[in-house]
Amino acid sequence: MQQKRVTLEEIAQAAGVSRATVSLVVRKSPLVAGHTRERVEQIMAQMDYVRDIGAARLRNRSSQTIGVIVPNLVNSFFTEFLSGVEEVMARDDRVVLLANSHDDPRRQDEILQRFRGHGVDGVILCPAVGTGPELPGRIAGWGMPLVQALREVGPPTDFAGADYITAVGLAMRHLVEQGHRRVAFLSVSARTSAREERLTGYARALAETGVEDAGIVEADLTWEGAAQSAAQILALHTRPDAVLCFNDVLAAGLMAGLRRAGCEPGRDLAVVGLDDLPLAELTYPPLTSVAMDAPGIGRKAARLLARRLADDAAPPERDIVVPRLVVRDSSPQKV
Amino acid sequence: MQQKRVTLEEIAQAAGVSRATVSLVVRKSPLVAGHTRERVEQIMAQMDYVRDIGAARLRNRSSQTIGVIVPNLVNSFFTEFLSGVEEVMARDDRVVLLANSHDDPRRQDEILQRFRGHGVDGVILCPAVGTGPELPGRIAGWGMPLVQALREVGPPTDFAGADYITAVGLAMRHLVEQGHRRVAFLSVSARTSAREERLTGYARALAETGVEDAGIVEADLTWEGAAQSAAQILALHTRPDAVLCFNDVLAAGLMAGLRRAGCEPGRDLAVVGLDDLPLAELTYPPLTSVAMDAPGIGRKAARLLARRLADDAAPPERDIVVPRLVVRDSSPQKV
DNA sequence: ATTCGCATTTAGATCGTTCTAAATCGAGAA
DNA sequence: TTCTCGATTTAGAACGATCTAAATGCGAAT
Repeated sequence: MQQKRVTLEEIAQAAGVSRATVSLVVRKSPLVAGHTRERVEQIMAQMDYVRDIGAARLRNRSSQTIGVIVPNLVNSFFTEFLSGVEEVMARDDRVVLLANSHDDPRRQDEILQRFRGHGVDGVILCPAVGTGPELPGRIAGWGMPLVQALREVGPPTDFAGADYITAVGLAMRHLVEQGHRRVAFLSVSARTSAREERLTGYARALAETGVEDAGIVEADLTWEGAAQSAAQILALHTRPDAVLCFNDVLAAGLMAGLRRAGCEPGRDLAVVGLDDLPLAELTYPPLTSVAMDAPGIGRKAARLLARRLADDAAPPERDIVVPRLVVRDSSPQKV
Repeated sequence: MQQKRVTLEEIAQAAGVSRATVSLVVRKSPLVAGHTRERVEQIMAQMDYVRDIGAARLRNRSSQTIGVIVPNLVNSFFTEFLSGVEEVMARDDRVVLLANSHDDPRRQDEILQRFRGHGVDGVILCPAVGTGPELPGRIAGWGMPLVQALREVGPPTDFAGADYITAVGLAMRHLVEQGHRRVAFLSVSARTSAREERLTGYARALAETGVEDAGIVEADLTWEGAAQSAAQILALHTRPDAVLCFNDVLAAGLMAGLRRAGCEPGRDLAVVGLDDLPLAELTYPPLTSVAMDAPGIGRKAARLLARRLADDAAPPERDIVVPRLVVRDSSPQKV
């Protein structure tokens, strides 16, 4: 902003009223008389007045700005989540400060300080791997409303996420229906609540269905990591007839790795992903997955934060999307 | 921010100096004496002082905030671009306001007004489809530094993008080397500079290589759109032996559509994408594509804006990444 | 002792808004 | 005519920083 702004004062001058009155018009207060309002609004339009929200915040402590911290912008699950957040915030005329923690708690701290300096009204945080359980408390101590999303640390706060326990259950029951009896789980090494939840779901689903656990293999959360793990999967003591994957990226990588190893995914080994990212339709064979509605989670997180801003005394709330199985070709009926 | 802030005044009080001195310390001015600086810094740390950047901006007109407007958050090209921008901005201690225009010029206008209200230092804009050529001028009129990215409208401004003309040429020469002689182009319906550029590249490459133009087919910029266009491609008057696609998403969709229609991509018809998104490795067959380094473009855009903020009189600059061919299996040697 | 120059510190105005408390205006009641 | 009351409008002090211009302290030069 090099150009100098049109200010309330100038509008007031032009309209022959006081600054305070113009301010009331801007804020759509019912106090101003109809004719005054009209005249002032007209002049504001003419002079291209833009309210300075920063200056406003200085007085009324509301910046109409919220911060979002994600651990990565490559995995499309997070970007879809982000798009849901942005959508709701834009609708409420709020603005989104975006930052990427790269799953590093130190960077995450820096970002939080930066956000604090910018006076955000609140934060939606997907905690970085290794975030200590005291962080939500610290944030609360700053008087900064917080919603956790997708991952969770510390004592209960507002939280929007997905029910991966149910999701894994859906996937497992589907595999059973398709005739599979020995299932492996392709997990990740990074310790997050998201990982724990899926492993819990896996254990529970094994118990409920009586399926044989062929083993748990860990991979880096990348395409190559998963491709490389194909060999380990194939070398498991009890050779699985299906693999359930931490998410679609790993599933897609695994399928590529399997094919490289001479094992045709779908035909020789069923593969199921989680999240149902757009890429699930583009793999070959198209990937059976469990849809988590990432944008929906983003929208929920945004609404939770909006609610919290309206009422800071409300008890913490959890908003969880229900997963939906999407059957494609990577998990055909066993012959 | 419910809690009341620790202010300069309070720090000054505690340190027994004036507000002005503390301000100098905060801004790392060389004017303050070493011992004063130390004492003040220590007290700031103790009292958990956080500088209010909004208040600062009111005086010094620099918010350390920049806006980024992308037309969509689903296509990972844009999110990778975004991640590049965020990375550089975070390094410079700036904060990124993110908004999604959904390729709608009206929303784009609203966003710009919102950004204006928030006093952003500048904007990185990927113009929505249908953006009028006068927009950059209007933005300049507000005194808002602008960098266009990926797409471009109006008279020259700072611009960071990719050289799709060269990219298409690379792809075409590769196809020729692989023995293909009749090539079709799968384009999109939305009119953007990105589209024009690729079509220009296509025409130029045809002329340079003497390849036969099998025709141009338009599709929606979605996976399904491309899949549906497979039929049209196969029905072209001169049946192509290779298809060059607007981007990887279309290429992946096309491959799925071809397979549905009984035509094996790679074997029966070569397919080449543009952008080299991560998904190019996950399709089957893995997709030959031309890497555009989206995060790199984002970083360039961020640096252009930083430069512009430092010197608003500098002449407009263009920063273009050079494309790199990535050969995979979707474009094998013709037998 | 006085003056000068340099390094350091500071008072006070200012940025553009909102808030508080009080002023002003008309019209109907007394 | 004067008073009261609700409806409007307003002056002036915030908010938390930065800027300008001037003040202060101190050792060296005169």
